[in-house]
Amino acid sequence: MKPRLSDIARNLSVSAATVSLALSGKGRVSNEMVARIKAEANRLGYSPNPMGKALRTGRSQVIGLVLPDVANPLFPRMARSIVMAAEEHDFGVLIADSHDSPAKQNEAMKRLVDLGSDGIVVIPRKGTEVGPQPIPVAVIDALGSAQNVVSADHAGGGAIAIGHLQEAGHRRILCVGETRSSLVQRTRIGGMVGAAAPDAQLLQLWLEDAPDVVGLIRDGATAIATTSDMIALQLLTELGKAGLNLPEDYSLVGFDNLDFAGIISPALTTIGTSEAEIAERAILGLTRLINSGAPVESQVVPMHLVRRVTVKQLARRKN
Amino acid sequence: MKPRLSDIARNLSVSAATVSLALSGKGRVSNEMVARIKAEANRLGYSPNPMGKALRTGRSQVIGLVLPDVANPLFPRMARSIVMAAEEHDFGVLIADSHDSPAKQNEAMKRLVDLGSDGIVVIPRKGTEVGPQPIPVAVIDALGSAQNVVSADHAGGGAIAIGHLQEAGHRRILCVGETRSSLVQRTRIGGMVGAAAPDAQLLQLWLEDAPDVVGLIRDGATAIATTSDMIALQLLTELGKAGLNLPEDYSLVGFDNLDFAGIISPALTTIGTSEAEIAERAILGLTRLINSGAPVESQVVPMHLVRRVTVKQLARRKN
DNA sequence: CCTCATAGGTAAAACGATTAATCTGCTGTG
DNA sequence: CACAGCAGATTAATCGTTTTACCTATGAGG
Repeated sequence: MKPRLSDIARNLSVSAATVSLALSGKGRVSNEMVARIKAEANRLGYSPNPMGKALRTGRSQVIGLVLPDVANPLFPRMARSIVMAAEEHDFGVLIADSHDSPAKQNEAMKRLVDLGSDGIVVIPRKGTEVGPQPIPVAVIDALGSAQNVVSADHAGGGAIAIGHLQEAGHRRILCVGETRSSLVQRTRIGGMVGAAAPDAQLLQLWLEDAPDVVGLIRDGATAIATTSDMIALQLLTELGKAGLNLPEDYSLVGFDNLDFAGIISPALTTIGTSEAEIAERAILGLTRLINSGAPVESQVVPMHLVRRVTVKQLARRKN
Repeated sequence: MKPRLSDIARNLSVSAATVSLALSGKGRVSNEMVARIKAEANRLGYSPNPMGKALRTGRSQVIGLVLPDVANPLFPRMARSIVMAAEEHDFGVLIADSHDSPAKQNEAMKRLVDLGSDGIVVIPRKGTEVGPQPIPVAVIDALGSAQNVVSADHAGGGAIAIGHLQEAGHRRILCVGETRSSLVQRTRIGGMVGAAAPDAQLLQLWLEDAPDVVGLIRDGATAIATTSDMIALQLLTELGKAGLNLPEDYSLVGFDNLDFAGIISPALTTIGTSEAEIAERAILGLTRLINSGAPVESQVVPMHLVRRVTVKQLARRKN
């Protein structure tokens, strides 16, 4: 059905080797021959059989992607960025699902290996460790792991959020995360706290403790920094029901710049990640690992403020 | 590095053929031999080289997935369901990105073919046609296409939304979609309108026309049915700013049951799809296409009401 | 005792590409 | 003229599996 290398060879009465060499530009083939071969390849719509090639070269040109935390709302954008970056480097992307079970994360990786991946990119689930693998692995956002290749600067992002609020004059700020079990969230909150001005009061809150946010705002807190737009949305709607409105009654900053952040009203100020850059570096690191085996040093990519309208400038007060 | 079939054969002083036959249970191999071979395979941690196998059998056990419309918020759940269903059938999933460009949709498919997929699942972008492909294709939600294998019952979902509102006593209902260019959205709205009670007044609205929803509610419309939770969220926050609250001042139903629907306050009543069932049928259809080549007939899977709190029962009025 | 079926196993040919090693004419040079 | 050197092409091995066709005992039946 599909044309093979040998079809081109036969049509042109040359050997298969010549065709292969000509198409890859590797051996010594005359310019004229190369032209004729390329023309014929084109005419037939030839594209190399990936299995034949993979079998011989030992490379499938496919990498695996494991995103065990399906609740992670960055999933689509991250996946997309990884696919695009992989494509730049001529790799396809196989995706695996670990059924939301941390235990099955390594099982998913095994499946990818058995399917023939040349390497794997993982964004591990909260509190999960990635075991050693028979093929190269690049881990994203595993803040402490040796296999880590690139992370977003979550602490820096937290600092940006708090810095922005403080510049607007806020001093009593609620820092709210969802669960302590997420290292990423803890790191974001850590960055927030570390950026506190000397005269500021930051209060750490976790949704899993069901804190009384409404009460705290009524008691004089003027701003909320969250570790996720999802939390921000939840608070925004809850406080709204309690008659507290944005940005008059309090200021709010989210995290991750999710799809709805710019759509809701008022539009949510948030901290954005450069998924494209993270993906690019992860893939770059992974391809290096695949090709040379040399370990790559882990990198941190900065986050940035997405300034919209949920942060209000407070009237300047005298010291 | 990794053990091969021939390693097992050598260790046991049998031929590679015997090992292959024993592991696949195909030829005539004595029970004892089978046991010994399986034991040795286990001991070595053998798993067959996918390229060798694929080259010989002509099947890579990989299918491609194309989700060109990255804006589609169902992306993560759909992808996940497809991967799980594929896994059931022993297939891996390669994903492709068409850079949000309809023109590149077919280019993405070509890439998947060149990577060696045995078949492709596509959820096409609004208003896009899937061209003929050299390998089997199963299209999801291409309402009119011949290659369509399964669709959600968008019209039925629309009918459910309106039915639910009407049961709660609503008669003046706004049906709001985002853009007319989406066939799915048009179909949902169509289903809504078709389900209108004789004494009901349904008004079709498109966000691309920037309609005055606040005004219409003030003028007496009591409910809004949207074609997406995203639209519902946008309206919810906008009307909230205008002092219109849920569910006292109006009722609202979304579509798709996105992640945030249950998190916001008040929790959004919406129409949910059974992604798992759609995925299962798509994969089933595709595997049949791959194995037998026999065309499969297209199926429709129902949607369902996710009852939360944004729809209020109106006081019963006399006729 | 000869024939023959059968169980259990093996040899060898694919699948489609890559690539090291080799072959074949030339041309230019001493 | 002989030969080194080289460009341009080819031969053949190889990657790991599957599978068809064939081989060889062994035991049964006549």
